Formats: sequence, C-alpha cells, structure tokens
Amino acid sequence: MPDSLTIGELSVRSGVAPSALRYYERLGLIRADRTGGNQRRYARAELRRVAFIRISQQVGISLDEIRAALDSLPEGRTPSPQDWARLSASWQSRLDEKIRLLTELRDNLDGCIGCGCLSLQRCVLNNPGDALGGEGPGARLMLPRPTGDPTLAGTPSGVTRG
Amino acid sequence: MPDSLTIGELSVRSGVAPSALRYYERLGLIRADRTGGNQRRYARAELRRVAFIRISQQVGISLDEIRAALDSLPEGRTPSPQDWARLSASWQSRLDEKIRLLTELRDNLDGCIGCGCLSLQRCVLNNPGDALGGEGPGARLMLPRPTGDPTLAGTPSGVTRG
DNA sequence: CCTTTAGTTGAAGTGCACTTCAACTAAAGG
DNA sequence: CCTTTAGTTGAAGTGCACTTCAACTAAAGG
Repeated sequence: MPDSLTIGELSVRSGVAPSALRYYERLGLIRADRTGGNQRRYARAELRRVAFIRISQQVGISLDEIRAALDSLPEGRTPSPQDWARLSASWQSRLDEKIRLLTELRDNLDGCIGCGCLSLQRCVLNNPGDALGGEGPGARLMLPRPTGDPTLAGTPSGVTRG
Repeated sequence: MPDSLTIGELSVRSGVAPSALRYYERLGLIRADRTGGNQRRYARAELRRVAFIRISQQVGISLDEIRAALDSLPEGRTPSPQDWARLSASWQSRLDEKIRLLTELRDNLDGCIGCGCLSLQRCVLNNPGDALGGEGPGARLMLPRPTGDPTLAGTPSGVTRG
C-alpha cells in the first residue's frame, strides 16, 4: 500500500497544479517528505490540507490566513475530524457576513445604481477589499441623497438603515 | 455653478484615489475634459460612472467587463435611470449565482471539510476563479467518499446532489 | 507676486497567487 | 539498458488593480 503520493498524484487527486503545490509548500501550508532522489512524497493527510486550502480560498481567505489556521492544528498527530470542524467553524462567520453583504447588495442593486450612490463612502456596496470579504469597519447602507445634487437626484432610495 | 469636478474633488466624493481615477481613464472607464493648463475636469455624471464601477467590483466583475458594460451606455446623452437599471440588472444573475454558491458552501462547510473533500474536482467548494464568481461548468456538490480512502473516511456526507 | 497646494506624465513598483522557463536528475516501462 | 515520463531548483514572468516616484506645471490663497 503506497501510503504516500507523488506530486503528480497529489495534483491529480486535489485538482491543484504541481507548481501550486510547490508554492504552498514554500509558504508553509503543506509539507512533504523526500525520497533518496530528492523527490517529494506526500502523506495522504496532506490531501485534506489541500482540500482545506482550496475551500478556504473560496471563502475568500488569503493563503497567509490559511497558513495561520493550519498552524493551529495539533502537531505530531493527524488532525481529527473535530480539528477540521473547528477550523471550518472559524470561517463560518466570515462566510455569513459575506453572504449577508452580497444579499444586501443584491436587494439594493437597482436602487443603489439608480441613485448614483453619491454616498459611496458609506454605502454597503463600497465595501473595500476582497469582494465584501473584510472585517473592516462595518459597512453601512447608503444614505438617501446626502447632497442635494440635481444631477444625481434620481430614484429616492428608501433603503437607509442605522 | 461649477458643473465640473477636479480630480481631487471627484476623488473625495467617490472615495476613489486620484491615481485610481487616472487608471480608470486609461482603461476607458471614465473620461475627463481638460483645462487650458491640461488638468482634468470631470462632468458630474462621471461620479455615477465611478459609483457603478465600485459597485460592480463588489459584485466581482473585472474592470474589463465593467468597461464593456459602460460601453453599452448610449453615447451623446447622459444615461437615464433606466440605462443604469439595465446595467444593474445584468449583474443580478451573477450576484444570485454567487450568493447561491456561497450559501451552499456555508451549509456544507463542516461536512465538506470534515470529509476531506477527496472529490475536490467536483465539489462546489472547489469552484475555481474569483471566489465563486465564474460562469464556468456548473459546480456540483461533493460526492460521498468517491474513493474508499480510509484516511479520509470521516463523516459520511449526506449532501450529494444530482 | 510669491508660496502653497493640487495637478500632470511615464515608468517602475506592489501584492497576491500562481505559472513558466531552463537546465537539470530520478524513476518507470518495455 | 535505454528511452520516456515525471520530478528538481531558482529566477523570472503573468495578470489584475492599483500605488509610488521623480520631475515637472497649474491654480488658488494671502
């Protein structure tokens, strides 16, 4: 039973290019043993780490943050399902927030584009960073026509909030 | 009545850095007249274009696609609220899809990370591209333990789908 | 009028997440 | 055993969305 994978095998099984796997290793996200001939051999558990990395990226987490999360896994033993559940739970609120903001955006897209969003600085839609992914200062919905600009006095938006 | 804005004014009102505004102009996203001394003067309607750009970026649209959308606006006249509504509507389905995928991801995050997602290639969570933003080949939910890998035979996931 | 503040340009730099390349070596197959 | 396929490295390149820099000019304020 070959309980280690070559980089090509890991690549095929994970759907991640070998060059990306080497890159993850350089960043300390995954690890590999070496054969006598200096080739990488991955423990099967690395497959799960790669899966976690890709999933986390979908949540909008940077590789640096993912590395930090992976670093919190226990050393010495293969992480248990509980360990993985803990990490996944730590992304949950990020994901919830992201969904909340995108939903708000969807529900106000017409009105916000219609109004020209003069108050871009305070608009939900102007949440800087990675597509609504940040934890920054809370996003707010746009205010109704904050200036009396005739050029932009279109649809009076009724979507204000706190 | 000063019906044009300097780059500094547009920057403050839009919350977008002057360097970014110049960059948008180079890409053909916005335009400016010039003073005798070669300084940019923006028509007030440009503010709405900038707002549209930022909002679209939140939806996950690239500047190139945004430019294409803006190019579809009527030339010669200031776009009407209907024009903007049309553009906003064109993002709606992208946004819906994005929300759908993120919601699926949220609802399956535990299970998927728990199972190790051996079938990453076919997992919703492995939707390549910009954080679930693509229109690629439809994403699928993960299959239950597609290989009989003991290392990863954790929680039997019940979240399969067509 | 002079100083300060705001603007101009093209070129180069930044950060992220990789990929590509050249010049190799190792392992597997017939 | 030889060829093919798969692996190795460090350095450089890619694409996106900008920002920074140097060396200037323009406009505004007192």
